[in-house]
Amino acid sequence: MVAKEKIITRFPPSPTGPFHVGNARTALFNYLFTKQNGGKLLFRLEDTDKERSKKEYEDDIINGLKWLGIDLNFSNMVRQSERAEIYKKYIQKMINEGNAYMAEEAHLRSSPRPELGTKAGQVIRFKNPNKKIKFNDLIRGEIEFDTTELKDFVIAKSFDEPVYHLAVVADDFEMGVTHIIRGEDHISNTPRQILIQEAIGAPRPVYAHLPLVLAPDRSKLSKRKHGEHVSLSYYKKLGYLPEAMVNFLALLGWNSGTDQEIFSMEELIKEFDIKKIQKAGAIFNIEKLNWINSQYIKKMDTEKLMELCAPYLEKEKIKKIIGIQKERMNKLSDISEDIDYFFEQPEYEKEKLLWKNEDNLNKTKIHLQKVAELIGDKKAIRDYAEKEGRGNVLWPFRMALTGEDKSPDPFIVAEILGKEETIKRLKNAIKKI
RNA sequence: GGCCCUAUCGUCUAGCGGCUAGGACGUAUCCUUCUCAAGGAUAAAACCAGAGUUCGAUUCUCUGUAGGGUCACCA
Repeated sequence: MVAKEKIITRFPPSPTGPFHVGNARTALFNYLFTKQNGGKLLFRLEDTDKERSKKEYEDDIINGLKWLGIDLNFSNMVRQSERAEIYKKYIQKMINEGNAYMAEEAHLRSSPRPELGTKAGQVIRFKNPNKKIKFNDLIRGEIEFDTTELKDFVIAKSFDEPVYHLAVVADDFEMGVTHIIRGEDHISNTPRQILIQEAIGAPRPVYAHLPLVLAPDRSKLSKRKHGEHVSLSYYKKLGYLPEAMVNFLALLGWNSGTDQEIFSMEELIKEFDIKKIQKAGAIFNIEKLNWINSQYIKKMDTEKLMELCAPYLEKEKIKKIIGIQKERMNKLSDISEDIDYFFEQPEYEKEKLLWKNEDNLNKTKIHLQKVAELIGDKKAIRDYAEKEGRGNVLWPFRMALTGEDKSPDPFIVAEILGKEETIKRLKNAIKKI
């Protein structure tokens, strides 16, 4: 597909929350579409909501985009909060031409604000021509709205405080945006924005509304309902690879029409077809993500994988083990001697569980059962051992955990293994008997 | 509730009037294997409903139903 005129798209997130996976997909689709058409993708921060916009979210979005390999030329990013003059110009123009007017609404004002051009309690409303707006959506075809129900909606809180619709339209116009690819939740905003476009004399861009990314219950993935599962960074933290995430996201609502499931970014840029995008919402299916990710892991160079896995290795556990083993080491390589039981179930004969002069496994069994019950209460176990004979209790306890004649004491080993694993091993020993 | 969007296996989807309705994830079984995972094979699993149009509808039209989105001085 070769465009006669240069295609200009944009990705305008609002830094009012962590980078959302649905938003990441929107960015990806914009990127793929723009790249394959040799166009330009603009990055704009919609931070007109001063209360909710945060620097940390801004960073989260930018880092997420970079992580995915979506390069948006961040040094050229635009902030709406720094463009008040531009919006003011349009507000003025619309008022002058009778397309907007100032209205009194003091009763709706939640908190007093400084004078900003309008008098306190005043707001700027769009003069709705109350007509039908029909637009063509690249994905859905023709959509028609009657704008009457929109009433005279607010376009600015004051001359210096535009509201979303005005800012978006003004920016897209100023920046020469030709294609708007965004989430389906914006469909109902479109007629309002077209009305503003017509009022300021801006050309209408091509629209493409993407189906939503849904939660397993088919509702829109939202921070409120679904917590961290909406955040791209959550998946990054869990160790999903960016290539796999891109691959997965691309397949949510789009497919090549072939049996191919694994796509690199380059392949996606080549194969992507905005017309083949699905109309219905798609559930974010973690099982499929897992599978795709596993495919990338299997293909990855082991050396590289080792590097990536390092942060997930149990540093704390290893540290504890070293702390204990250093008392027994002569040289560094000794660290690897006889510590397998820290990582896996030990193997040993059940007779090993018998303490020196003891010859009754049934008694040992009772001791182990008691210890299993008391796990977590070190003092209680000690008291019990004191009563029954230390060796009678502690030796099988330790053997159950390590399978070794020599090792650190069972309490230390139990602590490193964790309660769950400790109990599991005790039960194993009991079963052996 | 108004307006708008949507509707093929549990999930992601192919299909663009005539197909045994295909693939992938997941699930089950079998093979391989010391175990697990991987891999291989097989299986179960879908056209929301009802009217039209048509020789013929999953496919086109309408209605219903269901789900979703949106109804801010948030974006």
